[in-house]
Amino acid sequence: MKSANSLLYQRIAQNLIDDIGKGVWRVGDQLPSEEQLASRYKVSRFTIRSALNRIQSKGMISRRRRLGTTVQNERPLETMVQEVRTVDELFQYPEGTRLKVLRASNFSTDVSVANFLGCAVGSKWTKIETIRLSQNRSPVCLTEIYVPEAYKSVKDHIGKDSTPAFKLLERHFQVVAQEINAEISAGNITSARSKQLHVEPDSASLILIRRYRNAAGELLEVSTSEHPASRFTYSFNLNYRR
Amino acid sequence: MKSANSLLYQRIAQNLIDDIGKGVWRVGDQLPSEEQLASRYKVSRFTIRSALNRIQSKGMISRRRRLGTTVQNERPLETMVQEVRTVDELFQYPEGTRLKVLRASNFSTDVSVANFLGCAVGSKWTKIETIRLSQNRSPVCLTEIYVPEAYKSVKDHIGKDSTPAFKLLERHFQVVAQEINAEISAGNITSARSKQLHVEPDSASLILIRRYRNAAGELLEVSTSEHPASRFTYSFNLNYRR
DNA sequence: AAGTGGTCTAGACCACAGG
DNA sequence: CTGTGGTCTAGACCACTTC
Repeated sequence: MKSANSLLYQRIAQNLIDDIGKGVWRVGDQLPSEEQLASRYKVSRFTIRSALNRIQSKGMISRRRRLGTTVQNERPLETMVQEVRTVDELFQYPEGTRLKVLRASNFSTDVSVANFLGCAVGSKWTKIETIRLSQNRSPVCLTEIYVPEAYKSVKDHIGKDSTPAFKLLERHFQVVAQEINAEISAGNITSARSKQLHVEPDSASLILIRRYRNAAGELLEVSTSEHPASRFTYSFNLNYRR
Repeated sequence: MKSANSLLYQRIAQNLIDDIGKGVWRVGDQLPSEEQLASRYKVSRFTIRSALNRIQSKGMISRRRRLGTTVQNERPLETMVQEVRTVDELFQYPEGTRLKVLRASNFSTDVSVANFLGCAVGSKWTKIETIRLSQNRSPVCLTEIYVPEAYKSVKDHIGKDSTPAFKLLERHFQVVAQEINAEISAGNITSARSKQLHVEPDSASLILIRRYRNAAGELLEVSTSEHPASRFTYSFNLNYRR
């Protein structure tokens, strides 16, 4: 193996990456077995596996028993990663703010609501209308929480502490949120809502929609939050993995 | 070791995780060396290392030569991850849209601008004003791109194709963007800008600010984009790693 | 049945960071 | 110098999946 200095498995990994880039193996091709690579490079299978781990972590190969190692991409995937270590970081509401339940109601989804929620038409849901208040009792945002009617009773737990509603679902029902989808858009606050938020009617707002799904992809909760433009900015960081 | 069925290193990892949770080892404590753990569990050091890898991937321990293995957290870090596989996913502008340069100007940062950009007061920057147009030439958003004056000439490359400005910086100057910070807020479109965007003055808008930094944390570019509320929604997914 | 990757053993030497 | 984790060897058996 060429130049010394670096580590064996790193050099072998780079060598294989280069080969894939040069088209020695193309996407869909199968790499030689670990045993064959070991004898080809005159190293142990352990070292080959370390090299393949490295290549796999770059998204270039997949490995399956019996099927072998298959090329997935010609070049390392350039992935940007946002890591959110705590739920608070995702929600970004300062400590001390509280959610207060205003109203709860049941309904059957019609076409437009089903489309908005991303669920089947005619399923039974509960809508929980809430307002988030800061420590000095001034309104931060209006939040509507939609849950399947089976989870209706979460409303009695909301506002007791700062636990997000989907965590309450996990605690009180046997469900686990696996994926969250967020949509951010701008809008204008309706007259009725502007009074609750203490702003001018029709003033600009930032709207966050969050959809929570379990591992099977089933909807657990949808929430919409409307913030007066001046009171909220959503911020996040992304890092390149190179 | 308790119940069979699962794999050796997984059971050992779970055992150690439980011990840490029970307070057998506390945050800051040093775990026994790999050698000691191997003899304690009567397995090879390889198996112990597999178990420790697993625990490390959960953010519970750090490992350093000579210093040993140190407990970092009492419980597995519940991390949410957003992966953006391509730059396009981050920008989310449909294909066919183009950036058109309107104007470029140099300036020295005063206090307020330096604060907004997140750079030193008095440094020299270039502001490139652009508009993004859809295929049918209707305006999508107004984008202002700020770069250190040394990179001023990027303006001649913007709009030639759909490459984002920070990628152009990487191509034409010896810099690499490592981290992107994004801020999303709502606002109102000023009268002058509303004409360019073909909307009513003072109507609601979604504003995206992106800051690009190299590995040393130095600012490479800051861009602000203002979108009429009806024309843009920012959407992303987060997944739990359990 | 056969061949692949996944797990595991029992060693060895090296690189790094304290004392 | 010493002890730690990091790398590496040369084997072995197992689990899975396709034939």
